[in-house]
Amino acid sequence: MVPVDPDIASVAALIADNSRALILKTLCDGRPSTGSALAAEAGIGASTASAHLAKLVDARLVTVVRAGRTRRYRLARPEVAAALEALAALAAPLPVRSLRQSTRVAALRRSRTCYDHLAGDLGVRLMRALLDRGHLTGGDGLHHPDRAVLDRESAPGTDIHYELTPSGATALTALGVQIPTTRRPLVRYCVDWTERRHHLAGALGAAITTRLHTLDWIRHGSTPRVIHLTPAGRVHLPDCLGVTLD
Amino acid sequence: MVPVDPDIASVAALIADNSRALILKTLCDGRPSTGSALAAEAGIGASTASAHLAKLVDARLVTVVRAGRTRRYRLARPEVAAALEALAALAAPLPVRSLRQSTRVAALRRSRTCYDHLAGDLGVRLMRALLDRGHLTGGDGLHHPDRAVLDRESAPGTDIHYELTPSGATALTALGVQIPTTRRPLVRYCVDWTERRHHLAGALGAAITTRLHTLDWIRHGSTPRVIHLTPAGRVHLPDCLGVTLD
DNA sequence: AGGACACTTCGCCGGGCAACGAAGTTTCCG
DNA sequence: CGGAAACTTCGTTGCCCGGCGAAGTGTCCT
Repeated sequence: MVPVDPDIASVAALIADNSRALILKTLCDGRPSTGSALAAEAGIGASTASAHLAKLVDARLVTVVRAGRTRRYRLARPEVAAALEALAALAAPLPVRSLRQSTRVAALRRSRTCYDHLAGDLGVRLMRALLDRGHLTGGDGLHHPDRAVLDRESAPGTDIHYELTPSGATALTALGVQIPTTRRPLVRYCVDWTERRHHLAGALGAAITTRLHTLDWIRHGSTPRVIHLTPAGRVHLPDCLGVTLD
Repeated sequence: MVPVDPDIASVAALIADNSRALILKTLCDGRPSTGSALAAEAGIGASTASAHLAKLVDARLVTVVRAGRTRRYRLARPEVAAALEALAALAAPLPVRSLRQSTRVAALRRSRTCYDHLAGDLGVRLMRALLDRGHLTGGDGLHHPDRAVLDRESAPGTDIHYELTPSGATALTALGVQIPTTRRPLVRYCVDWTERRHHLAGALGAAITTRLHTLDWIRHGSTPRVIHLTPAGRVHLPDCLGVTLD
């Protein structure tokens, strides 16, 4: 009758609006974005977007920093992305409507960023390559789709476990990847809706992604979250890390 | 502009309604419930509850099995509970309004079930006792509140790790706990909003909870999710497992 | 049978909220 | 110092959806 405990409903209501969901999903990219860009992305007017963003900021899901006459919006904390992923796990896949959409979906399926690391087919291939070369260990062969779904069900706090091996450390260092020493867990996994397999998350996943960007082996696409493999990346990724490509 | 990817917004919309959120939270209990009980719990009429439940079932968040003239509703899959927890992590704590509410909140704070295992103060004490007696190992002392918040942020897929020790296995077996051999992870942890500490989840957490029920050391309260410690439990829990009580 | 019970269906009412456009505010640039 | 760009504020409009009660359907109990 009256709300009790944490007020789940009102948080959910923030995500329940399609425009706000699009905004949040866009921000999952990890990169900050401006109000007008988000408005364009959601296909709504500037004033409407402003109202939405005000609500999101007010609820502490999103933060703003003012940079002159523009403002940069970001996700406030990792939990927000986690909640979005959890909801996505519940959502039934939506039928594709337009061609433009289907190409975009296809691009997302190929490779995209998930908060701050690589996901999609490319992310999964990278993970598999690291396992195959012995750069990563553990997981009990859980890279397979069926099991991936299983342990997705047991999240959060699952005891499935990957670790970076010495060979992996040297290989990545040779590539110029800064092995992080932060408090943030080094190796995590993440299961996504397109591939239903693990890909590399955590501090290491983010570090590798950053490095691939500076090497210009991958590049952000025109639409948010989409990642393109550059010709250089197409050459060097199989060479240096053993990633298989089509 | 148009929905893309999984339709997060519509799933969120299902949770965005306060009555439905109450229903889902009640079902988080783990026990099935009837339509009228859920209606009463949410403080709405039977017809309204019926409409809500129809939507939840239609969206595959909840399942029904007909048992004669009554129907038993359950959460359809663990992901639903996970999504609710993820949203709760985002929700700001709500100010308590009525006295009735505050007593119920206090009861929840003391001890409750979280999906299928013990949470609240009792759940945390149990976890601590298991650690203190060496029945559980690992976690790097992460049972402390500050760190618990930290790794909650890094969920899901965190690499924090607890394990059942041989001494724990014998002690629990002696108590009559069936050590599970299912695929489900044996030991998981779970951080909750009241205590901000770990408590024991996973197959083992569920098994222990079941056993305590059959021993009649704990009992379901009148309101959903609330657990009461029986006099027998108050005597034997400190004795057998080293749980400290006030 | 018949009556109580559990739940669903239907129609109606009312509130909340997203969307827009126009006008105001702040900041940057030439 | 203007004028443009980036957001915000405000007032309006229209729709969606939760709530109820009354009537309908199926099931169990005696």
